[in-house]
Amino acid sequence: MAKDNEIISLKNVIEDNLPSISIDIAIFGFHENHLRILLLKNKDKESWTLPGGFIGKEESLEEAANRLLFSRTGLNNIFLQQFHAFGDPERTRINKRAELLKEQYAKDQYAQEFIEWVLGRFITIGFYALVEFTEVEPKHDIFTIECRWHDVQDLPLLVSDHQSIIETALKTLRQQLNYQPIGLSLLPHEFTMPELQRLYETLLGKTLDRRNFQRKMLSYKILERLPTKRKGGAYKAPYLYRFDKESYEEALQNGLKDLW
Amino acid sequence: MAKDNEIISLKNVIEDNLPSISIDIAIFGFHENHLRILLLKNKDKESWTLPGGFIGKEESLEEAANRLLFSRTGLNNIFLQQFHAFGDPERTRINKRAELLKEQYAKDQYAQEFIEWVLGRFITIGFYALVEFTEVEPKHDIFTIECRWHDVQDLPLLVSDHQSIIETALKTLRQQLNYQPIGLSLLPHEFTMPELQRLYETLLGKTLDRRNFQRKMLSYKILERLPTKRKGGAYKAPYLYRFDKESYEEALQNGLKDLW
DNA sequence: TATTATTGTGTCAATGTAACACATATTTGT
DNA sequence: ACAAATATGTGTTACATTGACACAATAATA
Repeated sequence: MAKDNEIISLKNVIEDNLPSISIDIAIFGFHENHLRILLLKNKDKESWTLPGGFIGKEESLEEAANRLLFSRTGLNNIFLQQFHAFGDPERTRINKRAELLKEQYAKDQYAQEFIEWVLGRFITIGFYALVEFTEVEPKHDIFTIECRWHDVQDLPLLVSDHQSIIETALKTLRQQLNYQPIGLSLLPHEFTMPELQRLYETLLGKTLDRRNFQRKMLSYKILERLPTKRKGGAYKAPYLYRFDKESYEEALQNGLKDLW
Repeated sequence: MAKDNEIISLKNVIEDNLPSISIDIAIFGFHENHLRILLLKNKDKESWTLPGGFIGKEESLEEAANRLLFSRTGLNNIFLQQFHAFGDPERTRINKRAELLKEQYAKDQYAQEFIEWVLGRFITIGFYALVEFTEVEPKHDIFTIECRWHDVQDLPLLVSDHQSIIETALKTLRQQLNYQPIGLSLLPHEFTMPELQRLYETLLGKTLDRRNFQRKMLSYKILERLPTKRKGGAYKAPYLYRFDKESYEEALQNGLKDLW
């Protein structure tokens, strides 16, 4: 690995970014009826980290978040929203973050300045993003060795307070189900009614009546039924639908009343 | 005024607080059927500022926000919640904030260091607080000359991006009406049904049917009707109610379904 | 070709909502 | 002191929405 280049990068990190503030992003995808989140594997090969980074000195929060989202997924123009600022003074001192970093750069004396900088107190702005699972090409960053999806029901060991950030993100996601285009962002362009229902059931953590669900979804007039059906699945072929993006966003202005 | 002490304070501000991050608080009260917000008058005697400040190096965001809220209102244990981080690089460079500060401290050469520090880029975490109007004793800080209530419908000239912070706070307040104890926090301990209705009408910006409003509010079982009535008002004396705090918070767990 | 699992559509009772009427209490005006 | 005025307390009704369920249609499966 190009260690020299990395150290140059580390020096730039300090010079180019705001101190004391970072961004972490909970990137959610939906696949095989499971809600997944994109995580980075640390160099200790044990613990994992949320995608994140720092804010350029002339960059807005949203610009920084979009840049970081792109560099992990290769995607642009994605649903991305900040949901909470995490500012406990102890937050970066827990779950062996310091030990991890020191070990990681033990051999590089030139990295000491960076270590000191990054081990100081940071307040992080939590964002959450909703992506179409199949479109993501996970890419890790220079601090990590792997980037892959994890079932939110079965999270690995996470550094710092990232576990708690994910929990807050999930809570926000559920709360905003009726106020943000969550179905539109997480599902592929075309999908079946049962697939949409599974998404809602997964997010809400409960089963819904198939017929009442369909009646309500259709009543919002945000779905367009296509003439095609999805064959090759299990038994009777379901119709395909897609969101009418305009009607969807319009309907969300007032919120979809009471989708369970 | 004790200018010497002030400069010592200014030096401490830099030493004691995190750089690049601040807190601003939209403190709302409800009085005479109007939603009000507490603002500070700048030394230019023209522009106004949101209550706010910086975060101590070992202080959490919530601790800092509570400390700042207390120092403007004299109140503790108040509903206080962060709602958004404002991070546009230009946000503190607009509405003559720099000119204002430089003018303000033009005569104090010792304040130059502080000016430089505070004119750098800041990301601010926006909080909103809900207080019982009559309990507040507004107190200004060392940067300002007055602290008083303003009708949110009739805001004065605000520095920086504070106008936009207030607008976002109001939007959040309306969205959270069914999910946070907003009535409980803004109204006095005992109140009448019409008073509660006015609060909702003001926040929602529309009139509600008196009889349907009462039926719905009572259906939540979060109100306790007192045997006393409020005499001396206009015509027939209305009953007094108070919130059953326990039931209220419990009901908010799932949200009050659809209060208009 | 019959079976089976899944989807499409419909029904009905129970519940919740919007719109409205009338009686009652207290202040107001004379 | 008394009638008028005005706001509050309570109730009714038509209508819309919801939850629970039944049955027919379709395509894979055996």
